Amino acid sequence: MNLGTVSSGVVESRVSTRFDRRLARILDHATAIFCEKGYERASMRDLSRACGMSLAGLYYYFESKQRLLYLVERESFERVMDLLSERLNGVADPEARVRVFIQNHVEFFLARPKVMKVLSHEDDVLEGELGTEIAAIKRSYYRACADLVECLKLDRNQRFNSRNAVMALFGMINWLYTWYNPTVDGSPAVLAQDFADIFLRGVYSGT
Amino acid sequence: MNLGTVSSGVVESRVSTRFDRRLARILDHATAIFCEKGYERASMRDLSRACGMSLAGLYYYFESKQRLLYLVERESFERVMDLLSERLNGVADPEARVRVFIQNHVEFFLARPKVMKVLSHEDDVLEGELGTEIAAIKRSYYRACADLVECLKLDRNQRFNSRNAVMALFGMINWLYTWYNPTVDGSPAVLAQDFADIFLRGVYSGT
Amino acid sequence: MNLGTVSSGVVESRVSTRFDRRLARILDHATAIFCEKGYERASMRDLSRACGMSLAGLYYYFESKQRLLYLVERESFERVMDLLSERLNGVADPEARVRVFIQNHVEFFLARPKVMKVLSHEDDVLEGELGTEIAAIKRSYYRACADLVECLKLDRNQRFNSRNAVMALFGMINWLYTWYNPTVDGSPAVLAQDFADIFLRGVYSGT
Amino acid sequence: MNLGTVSSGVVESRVSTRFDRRLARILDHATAIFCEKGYERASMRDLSRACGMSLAGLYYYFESKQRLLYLVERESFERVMDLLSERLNGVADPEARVRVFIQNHVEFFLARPKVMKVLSHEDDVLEGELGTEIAAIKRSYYRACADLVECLKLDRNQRFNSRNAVMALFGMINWLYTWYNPTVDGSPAVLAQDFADIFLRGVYSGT
DNA sequence: GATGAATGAGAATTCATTCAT
DNA sequence: GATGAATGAATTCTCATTCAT
Repeated sequence: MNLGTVSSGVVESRVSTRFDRRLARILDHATAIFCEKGYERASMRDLSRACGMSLAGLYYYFESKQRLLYLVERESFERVMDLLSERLNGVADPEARVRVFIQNHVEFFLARPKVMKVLSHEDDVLEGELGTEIAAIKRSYYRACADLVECLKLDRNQRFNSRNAVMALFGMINWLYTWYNPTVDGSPAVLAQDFADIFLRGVYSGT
Repeated sequence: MNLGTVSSGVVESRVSTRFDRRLARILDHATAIFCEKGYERASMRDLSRACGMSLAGLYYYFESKQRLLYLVERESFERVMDLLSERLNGVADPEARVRVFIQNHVEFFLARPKVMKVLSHEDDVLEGELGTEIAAIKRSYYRACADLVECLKLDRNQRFNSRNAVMALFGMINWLYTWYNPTVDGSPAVLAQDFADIFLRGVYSGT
Repeated sequence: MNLGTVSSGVVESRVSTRFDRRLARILDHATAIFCEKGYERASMRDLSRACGMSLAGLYYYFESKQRLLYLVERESFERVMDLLSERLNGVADPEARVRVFIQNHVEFFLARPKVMKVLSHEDDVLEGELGTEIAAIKRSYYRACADLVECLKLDRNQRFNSRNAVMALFGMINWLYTWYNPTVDGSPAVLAQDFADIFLRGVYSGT
Repeated sequence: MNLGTVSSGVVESRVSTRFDRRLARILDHATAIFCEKGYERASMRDLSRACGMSLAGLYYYFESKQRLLYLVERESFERVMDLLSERLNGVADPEARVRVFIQNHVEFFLARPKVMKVLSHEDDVLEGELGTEIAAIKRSYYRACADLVECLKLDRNQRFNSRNAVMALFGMINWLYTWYNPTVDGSPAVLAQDFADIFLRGVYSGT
């Protein structure tokens, strides 16, 4: 599966039924609206207007507003994580692997700025099972990063506080949605490198 | 103004009328509720319950829910900024000055975790004049930090991308609200140092 | 028409087309659902789920939800009434005839507890022509009973208030749906006899 | 407490605040609407129209439509039961006591035909705690009647099936709401006597 | 015969806010 | 200073029904 070629659609798959395609379109609109107004302020009416579909018609495609957010979030997380393991494949050097993580995250989400904001900003809103499931996915994404950092630490014989370091890194990359402007800020690749440099030099203690 | 002696109240001033003191109490409750449920989901009823005051009674102290958030945000920003300039006073070394900024921010907001979340999370919600005003304050806080970093860069003769660096720093410290747990994570002072180390080493390029 | 051989289906007839048979199955499901949730709360979606048929497919068999209830009600009423006249055939004694009515009603509906509830409970809901028609059928069922009681009254030279008596009787037998429990309450036959005894002794005034 | 003088209001008490009085008015309208259209078909809009109050204004007086029905039902049940024990006071003869029960029920509810219908017809609709509570009240009303009948049975040395008898009685009196017409049917007192005669003669077996 | 997709109308409920008192 | 009572507008979601295929 070559995810690299997929640029903007939230949902995509080799065989997509008409239902899937329409749902995907709705999810795209939903992402845009959740991004613009925030999940809570975004109303189903707003979405209905954006989709050019009746309010009731929307509900043919999913059962609730919460489920809508869930679908947006799950889809994206699975996508970055798939892409990450693919890119990590064959990269052995611990430092290089951390760089791959940062690059992957920054490039993926800078290509989908709206999703990025929704994921970063609407962290807590899902309740019940849906919330639990998303929380689990997020945890495993965090774990993946933490493991890479841990390996690096061992490899380089460093003694920095891992949790603080990983959280600092997540801070850098998750805060992106609040300020990145494609017209004034550099290319995603360059930015990723800047972040990687700051992080890596940052955690290495002298000697 | 000696902010160091003020421990918990959001609003305080040398001469505080009874009105001011009651408003301050309301703002504290509002902060707690905005933190817990998010601004949009928090209802005036929730606040009324928390304050033990009637819904209508609340409106004697402020004009609208938006204004409430505005007051909470403005107050806190003014406080960190005042505290910052006070602490910067007499510190000359550019690196030390950046460290002071980080320490001030981390310590101030870790002492007020609820305010920290509200400020970081409810960034966009204010509209109109209120929004413009808060945006201006935030910009000046950003500017203060950016200036410190710029001085450091000149002083050390570095060539990192300033905006990226400053934004990486803000990412670290603003993301704190999502993960910091006083019982498992170190003291604010230690954490601030960790962050400062990561940032400073991070932006210095070798040689 | 020999109704005695028909055990459970709501709708059945000597020559039943495939259409009739499928409609009958739908009516059975509809009866169950109307019984369980009440007509108003029961949704066409519930029915569609129960039938394993699409919502739209259902409408091939009837025009509207109201018509569905109408069919359920009409069918059952016609069945009890047919069965009644059959059983009354050859019974001459006025008291025995009243006993036959009670037995017939109790046994018929205790064999179809769901129908019993729907008929007793969803009395008013049909509007327009459909409502008028069902009302007419109910009236003729009431009339049949009232006539039997009237004959008995004349035969025994009694002077009880007929309407009150008949309504008391209908009360007993229509209220059954709210309490009858096959595992704790006696057989329908015994229950019918109890009711008949209470009613008959009840209306006879001494001497 | 002299409940005999209270004729129609659903809620009343010696000291009734303005809130109570307005709530009572709403409950009266609600009773009328639930009676006319059934609980499920009755909409809060219907009630709002009937009360001449805004939809939102209604909710100042109770928290949900279910609670509204609960209040109507509880109030009435408590009233009949209070009235019953009052009237039973000083009546020793077991048969007389059963007559008092029937008279009390018939007269109370024939004076409040709308409440009667709501209570008889909307039996199952309340869910959760509200439903449990109402079910408990109904059970205790049933128990009261069953106890009276049991005493009578012992006193007269009869052997009829008590449950069937009591249920037959409840059938008679609860079915009333479907047919009683004050202009053609006799006075409540006479009707109650008719019912009592039917029931008492009905359960006594000869000799 | 049957269905996927869609809809207008309406459901209960909540919201921030106001105003006479 | 503070509140009880009220409201218009909006919320999410469900309903019976339809129609092209």
